[in-house]
Amino acid sequence: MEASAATPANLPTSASDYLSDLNAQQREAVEYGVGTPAASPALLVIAGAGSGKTNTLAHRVAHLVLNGADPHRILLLTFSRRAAVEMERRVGRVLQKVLKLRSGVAPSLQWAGTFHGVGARLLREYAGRIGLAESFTIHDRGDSEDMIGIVRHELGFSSAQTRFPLKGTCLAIYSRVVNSQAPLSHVLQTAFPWCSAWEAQLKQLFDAYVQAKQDQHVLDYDDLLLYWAEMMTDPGLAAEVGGSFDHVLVDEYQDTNRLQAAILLAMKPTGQGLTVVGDDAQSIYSFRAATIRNILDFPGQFAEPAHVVTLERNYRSTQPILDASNAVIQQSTERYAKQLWTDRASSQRPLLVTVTDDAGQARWIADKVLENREAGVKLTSQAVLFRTSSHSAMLELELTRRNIPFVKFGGLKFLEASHIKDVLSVLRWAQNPRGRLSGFRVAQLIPGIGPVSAGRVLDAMASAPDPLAAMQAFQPGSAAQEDWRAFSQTYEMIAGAGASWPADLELAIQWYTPHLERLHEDAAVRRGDLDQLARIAATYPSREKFLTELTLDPPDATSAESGAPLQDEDYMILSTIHSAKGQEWKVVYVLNVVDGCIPSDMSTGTKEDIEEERRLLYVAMTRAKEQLQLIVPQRFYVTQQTGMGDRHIYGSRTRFIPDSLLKLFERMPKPPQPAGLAERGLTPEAAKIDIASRLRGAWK
DNA sequence: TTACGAGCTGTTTTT
DNA sequence: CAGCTCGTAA
Repeated sequence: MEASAATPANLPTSASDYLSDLNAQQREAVEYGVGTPAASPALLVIAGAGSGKTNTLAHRVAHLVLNGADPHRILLLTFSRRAAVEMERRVGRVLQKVLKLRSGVAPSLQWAGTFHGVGARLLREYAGRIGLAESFTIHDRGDSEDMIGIVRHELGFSSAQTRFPLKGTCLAIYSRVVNSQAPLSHVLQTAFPWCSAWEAQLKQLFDAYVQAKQDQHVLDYDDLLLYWAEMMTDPGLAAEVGGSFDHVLVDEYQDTNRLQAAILLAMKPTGQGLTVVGDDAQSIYSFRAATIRNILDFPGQFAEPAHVVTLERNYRSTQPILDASNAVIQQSTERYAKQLWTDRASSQRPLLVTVTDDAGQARWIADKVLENREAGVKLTSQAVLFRTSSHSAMLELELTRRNIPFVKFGGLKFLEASHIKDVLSVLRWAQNPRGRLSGFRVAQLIPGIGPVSAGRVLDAMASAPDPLAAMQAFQPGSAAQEDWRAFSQTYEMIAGAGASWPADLELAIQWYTPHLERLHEDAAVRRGDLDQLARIAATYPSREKFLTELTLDPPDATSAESGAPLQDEDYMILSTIHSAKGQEWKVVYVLNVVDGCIPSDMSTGTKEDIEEERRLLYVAMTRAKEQLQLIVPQRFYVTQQTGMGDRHIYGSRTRFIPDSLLKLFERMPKPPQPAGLAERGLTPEAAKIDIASRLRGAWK
């Protein structure tokens, strides 16, 4: 490994040249504890929006490596897969620069990824020792919902009269219990009060759900953390796993939950070697049980309290944008006090734009986007952010009408389309013959096979020593026999030893194509998605890797809806605020800055909910580098109404921008001047002429 | 047992 | 609109 050549002795005399671009606080965060012989407590970096957080963390990792740390023994946990890739790239760049290496030979990190991704990898490695089948498959949210839906039905909770919580809600409750490590009753009271009557039944449901997952060798997202955390309660394993990493660094720590904190604490009980970075003001994932307490309470978790470094200098936005953002977040109650500042002066205050309605909002943005582009701001440097995916519907229409290309992040995913799920289910079933869910789905694609027959095959396969033989021996109704034979042949080829990757997928698609044409009107479009899937598949080395990584890192922009802009084409970004985390654009437009949207009227319950919505607005505002426009429609249509309904509500500006903050914004259109005459130096008397009598006089 | 149509109801954000 | 349940016909 190249890193062994990187002992401090080999460094140029100006060894820390690469640190000279950093400011004092960043440098403190990078150098803390490095090269000191004594053990040092954990490090907490409070990094304000745009304060060079990623850069600082990347430099710290590089600095560790340059001072002798083994990159194989560094664990870097990020929030998203995308962030992990970006971080690796930056670390590599610093190392290359310092070591003057040609590209591609810099030491690379072996353990960089999300909690879930790293969990999956560790669990596969340790599967044998914790009683887990090595071939386990991972369910994404849709799969997990379907599974809990089946269990829900089997337990008789699904009749229309009882109005038991829907499968999605059931899973959300379960997930929350797991991730928050809180009792069910507490979760119901605080987060799902309308379901609290069902506590006993839910308990029963979750018990059966856990059983089903274990029977079928399936893990859901939460299990990846839960099994990891459980594994760490064994002192021997904890020492082994924790001991295999000298340094553990966590990004976006404000969006971790109790379970993740427990894992970290078990990995590094003394805090030695542990670095967490985050911004309490940007904690926006409490619906995933993330708790701001993790970061607020972090310093006190260890015998020796963590060292805290705060980054307040902002390199992203102009001062007027920061002034407005700071003012919004300052109304918040509990936080690490910090005040972002920059030397990027500007005379342009953020815009607060009032428009009549949704359509006016869409027109305004389309106009401004084109205006900005004329002025030299590329479309890719402009983004539209919104609270809820559906808020952008009207805008999408307008952009399409005007031929402005865009890509949308968040909202409906590629993987959620039924035809994609169908094909993936074939592969999953081949991968894990005991996974009933995929089998249940695939079998029913065959005409003449419904839930009952599908159940029978699966039972037969589950109890047989050779599942494949059981499948081939199965006799469905006469209508389905032919198709069934064709399918089991395909299945044999995919599951069999002779199969190779990605030829497996081609086989599955080949088998599926006639069904696709039978089931869907728009088969041609969907066929295109399958080709896309095949292209993605070709980049993975094996079926197992493909299936695992695809569920942990789904492609995040939909191609179908947005017409797949080519790579080099200029296109603008539409994104939910949640998906916009960590990103920045020259120009940012925020939709529906109205009470009912931000804060969403779904979450006006507790004070904490409102605080989170405030942070959401703060995150949206701090994405802007040069120009920020908040749009306030005076009325907007209620979504999810039947037919061509005209239901709308009159919105008022969000409560997070009270009158006292208006001076920080430029208002469009200019607010009416009630004292217009006086301002022009006229008195009402001087302006007054008796038109009425003149008009009467004209007819005299 | 499967297939299909009528009728009802529904909290947003994502690994 | 979409997802779910239930009733009816083959």
